[in-house]
Amino acid sequence: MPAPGPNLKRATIRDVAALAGVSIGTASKALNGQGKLRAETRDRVAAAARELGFAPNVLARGLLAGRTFTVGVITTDSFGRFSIPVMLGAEDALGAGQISVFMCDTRDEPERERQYLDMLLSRRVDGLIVAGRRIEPRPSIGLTLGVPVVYAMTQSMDSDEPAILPDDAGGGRLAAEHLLALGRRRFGHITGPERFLAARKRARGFCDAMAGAGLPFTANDVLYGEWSEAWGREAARLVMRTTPGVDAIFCGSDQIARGVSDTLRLIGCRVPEDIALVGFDNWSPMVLGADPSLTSVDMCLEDVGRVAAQHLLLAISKEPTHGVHTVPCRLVTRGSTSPGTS
Amino acid sequence: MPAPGPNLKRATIRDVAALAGVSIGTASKALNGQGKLRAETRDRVAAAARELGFAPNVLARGLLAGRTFTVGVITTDSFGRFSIPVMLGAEDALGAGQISVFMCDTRDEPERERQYLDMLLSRRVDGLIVAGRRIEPRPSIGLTLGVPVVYAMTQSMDSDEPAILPDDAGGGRLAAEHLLALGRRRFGHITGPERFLAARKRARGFCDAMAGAGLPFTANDVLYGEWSEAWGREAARLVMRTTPGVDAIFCGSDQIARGVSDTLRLIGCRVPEDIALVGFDNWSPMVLGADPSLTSVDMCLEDVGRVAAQHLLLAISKEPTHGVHTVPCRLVTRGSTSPGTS
DNA sequence: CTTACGGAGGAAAACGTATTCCTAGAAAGG
DNA sequence: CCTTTCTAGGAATACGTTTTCCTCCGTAAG
Repeated sequence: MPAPGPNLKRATIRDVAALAGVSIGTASKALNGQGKLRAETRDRVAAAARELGFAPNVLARGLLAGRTFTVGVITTDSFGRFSIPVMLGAEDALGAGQISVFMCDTRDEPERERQYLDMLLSRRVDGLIVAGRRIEPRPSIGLTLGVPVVYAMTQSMDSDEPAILPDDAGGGRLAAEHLLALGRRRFGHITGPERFLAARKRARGFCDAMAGAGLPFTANDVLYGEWSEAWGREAARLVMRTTPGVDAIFCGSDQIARGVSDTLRLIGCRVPEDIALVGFDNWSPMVLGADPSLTSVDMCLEDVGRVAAQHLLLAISKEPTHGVHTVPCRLVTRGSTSPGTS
Repeated sequence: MPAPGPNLKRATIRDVAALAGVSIGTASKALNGQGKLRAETRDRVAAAARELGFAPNVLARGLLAGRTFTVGVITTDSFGRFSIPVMLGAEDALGAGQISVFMCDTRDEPERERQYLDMLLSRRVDGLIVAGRRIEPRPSIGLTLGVPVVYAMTQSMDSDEPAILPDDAGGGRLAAEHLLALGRRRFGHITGPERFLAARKRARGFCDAMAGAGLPFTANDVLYGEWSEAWGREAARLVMRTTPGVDAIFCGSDQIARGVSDTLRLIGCRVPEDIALVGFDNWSPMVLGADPSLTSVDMCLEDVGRVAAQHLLLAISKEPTHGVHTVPCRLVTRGSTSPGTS
């Protein structure tokens, strides 16, 4: 592994050229496969580069090319549960194109957002991904930045800027179809606060599927509350009281499902024999820690990030997209709906 | 908010100079408060810059300065529970110095690590933070990179490169002291696999404090197992069987504590009245979701990141540090040891 | 009136790379 | 032998800054 000494400056193309006995321009051409050069010369330059451990200075290259091969990801989620997979997916798709990522966490403070935005612009990022922890529309980060922007797990209220969202309604539908396929017929749906768009969408998808199957579960039967285990514990008792014969409960989050699971065990109700349970998020520590482990809807957030990155790459190459695009969810089956599984 | 049109190139200092009717050099001096200039000229340049929404191109500046005001953070943790706070803290400390962060997730694959390392080096980062998900020593990322490196939440086996670690032993001691102060006298300690250095350190701290208080809890009494809720559930039964009169259990992670809590409730044991419970990690969704909520040791990972950043800044300014530095933990008291709290 | 000095700002170099244009030499054709 | 045509590689420019050095002008001192 060729490497510069600890205190030596890194080799530049000038050093390579000197060692190979050619001019700077020739060295550049040799390394990039451009121009007309003898094969022998190309090899000589390549050898010199290898010997010196030369790697081109991306800054200098960017200065010339007018772009930096860099994008910024701004999240309001404190790198939390939702942003992380999105960023991972985005980084994955961008990294393949040799693009690096500046990650910025605004902690949901507008002042920090402005500050990070300035920083990214003065670093001349080629594009921007704005990620959120809720899918609710947010104020646009700026319509005239001179840089393409894609929203992921959130959307802009001010325009038709491109946004990538998980298909929450589809997720609700998936849960419903799975429970129906198991032969369940009497349902409960416990979820987060009604003001959350995601909660409403999941509920709508669930209700639509029910209606499609000719079952009487309607929007009025949805129990809106909090995104917490405590609410899950409380709501489970409520469901057991108000819905005799209930044999399946769909929860708007894994945490709620954990709470429900707790209560059911305490009151001697078996999962999944008596009641099948489906969560949402497929959040490993939650679903695997539960007993039995939780069947859950996965939003495929990495895909959301990957798709957002693809749209951004398109926009960077002057083929911008517009409006909302959704990414399908998938259902992961575990013990809480299928006795066979762990 | 001054901004360039959507398709306009961003303003350069050349534009600013032209608008202000001065030379490029003068404009630069005016904006940076250098040289001898009339106040009126300074103002004129500042006004022009404001009007054009000028922000200096950090790349160009960096090219000249020989540094990029950029550092790389490489993690093996898939941006997981441990790395995230560390990175947040690091970003915090570095952002104040106008330094931006490239975050890279190796997914624990050596090949990816090499690839990211090459990328960061060709981007000429000023320094590198290597973060891990375990504190175990790992192979050095490279001793002759020509760039300062600091390890956070991990350490290098090949040298005395600086490393910042949480004080796991101190955390174990904190837990012990808290339980002793509550008057508890008969203890259990359930933790992860013995091969984990962190598990052994926490246990050692706990045992030392016990010995200091003259209690007979020794290294032999530690129950090593898995970092899972399932192990917590299992081990709790074991402790109840083998340690009659036990009135306090210290767990090596919050997940284990959740499992213990579950079992205790099922067998009709009250927390904290009969048994006080202390977890480790202070991981919000776990400690707050539990019933009662969990007292837990917080490793202050953001501080670990912050301190790592400070050491890196020192190294960048040619005052490198060496060896392992620890950051103290803190205990957060909640319902599982104190009936008053929720 | 001449010289020295100080203030204000301009000119130019430098950072590392890619690219465009140009030149020198060789080969080929007349 | 002279001219044309390639070919291989060199020279120069540009990218956007910062900084060093230099020049010009006005004023004060001798």
